[in-house]
Amino acid sequence: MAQLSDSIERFIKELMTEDAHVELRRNELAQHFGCAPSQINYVLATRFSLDHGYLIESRRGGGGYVRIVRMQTRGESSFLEALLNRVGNSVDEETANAILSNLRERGVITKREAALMRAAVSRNALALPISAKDVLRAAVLRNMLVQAFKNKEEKRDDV
Amino acid sequence: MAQLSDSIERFIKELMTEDAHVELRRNELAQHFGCAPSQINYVLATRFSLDHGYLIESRRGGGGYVRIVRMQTRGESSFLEALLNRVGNSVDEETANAILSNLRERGVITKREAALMRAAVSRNALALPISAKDVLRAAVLRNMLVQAFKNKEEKRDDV
DNA sequence: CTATAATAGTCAAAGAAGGTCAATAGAAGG
DNA sequence: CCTTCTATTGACCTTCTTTGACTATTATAG
Repeated sequence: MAQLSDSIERFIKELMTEDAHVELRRNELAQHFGCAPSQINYVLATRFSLDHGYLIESRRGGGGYVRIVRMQTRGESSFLEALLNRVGNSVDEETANAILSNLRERGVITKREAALMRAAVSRNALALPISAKDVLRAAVLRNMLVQAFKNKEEKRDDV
Repeated sequence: MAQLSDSIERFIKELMTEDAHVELRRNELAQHFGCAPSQINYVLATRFSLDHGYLIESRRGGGGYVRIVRMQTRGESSFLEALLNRVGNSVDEETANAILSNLRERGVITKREAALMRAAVSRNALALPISAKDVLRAAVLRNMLVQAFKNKEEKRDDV
């Protein structure tokens, strides 16, 4: 079975193609997938985090719900700024990847570009003592982010 | 006994005659050949390395897999090899940039991609003692080169 | 108000892969 | 034979997923 989590992720994204937010019952969804309710939380935590560009709101008790909101970016430059801020002086691989998939989903970068950027900041590329890795990753990522946004508009003379 | 490793190698190549990539379960394959799972890693390391024109990707945990990707055609892959060789363990910014413009001219990477890659290996991104910079730059660049060549053909499902 | 039912959240443990590395065993030459 | 290179195995490690027990919050019936 190819990943319950992946199916749930796809299912939710499916629901969000129209609207930028969905509201669901955690238990219902779990039931639908025949899994533990906490599985839903796992999916939300690993695929719909803030870094992935989503916001989770929820409420317990009778009539409770879980709302997933795709965050809106107001203005490219402030989005870039927010990202740079988030990255800061040190960032782990997981967060970096989350940011990249977010940019990819938003169409800021292509799939290929995302793959290149991932390659650049992967554990693998940054062959250094672990603590230094995160610092270096941040520097590299920041540089690439700026670049990605800079070229955003001049797409046409590509190739 | 004609080398377990050889059989496994043939088996995998068999699977790859159609498609340029396969995905398999390490444990399953090991079971099929009645050997230790790590044997699979040995085969991959010795017969499906980059030098042999293959790329390995994998994932652990539930639903894990090992994906083997055949890189470009003979000519191209040896071009990649040559580049990787040229980069080696250490490369200065100028050389890196030269390589990138060359790839750009040949249409291996787009203008945008070149810019991103330049950003990743720039002096600026690699904030470290100068001697270490070149080493790091080489590692990052190598990783990105492999990535760039890997995706060369699958341009169509881009965005 | 208060108790209860209906929700959702947390966290740690178990499960399900794959990775590494060093020790051992075999083959191929010299 | 002896050495050296290649294969094989197994013990131990890391990563990702799934579940379950326990906790927290909220609405509603008494």
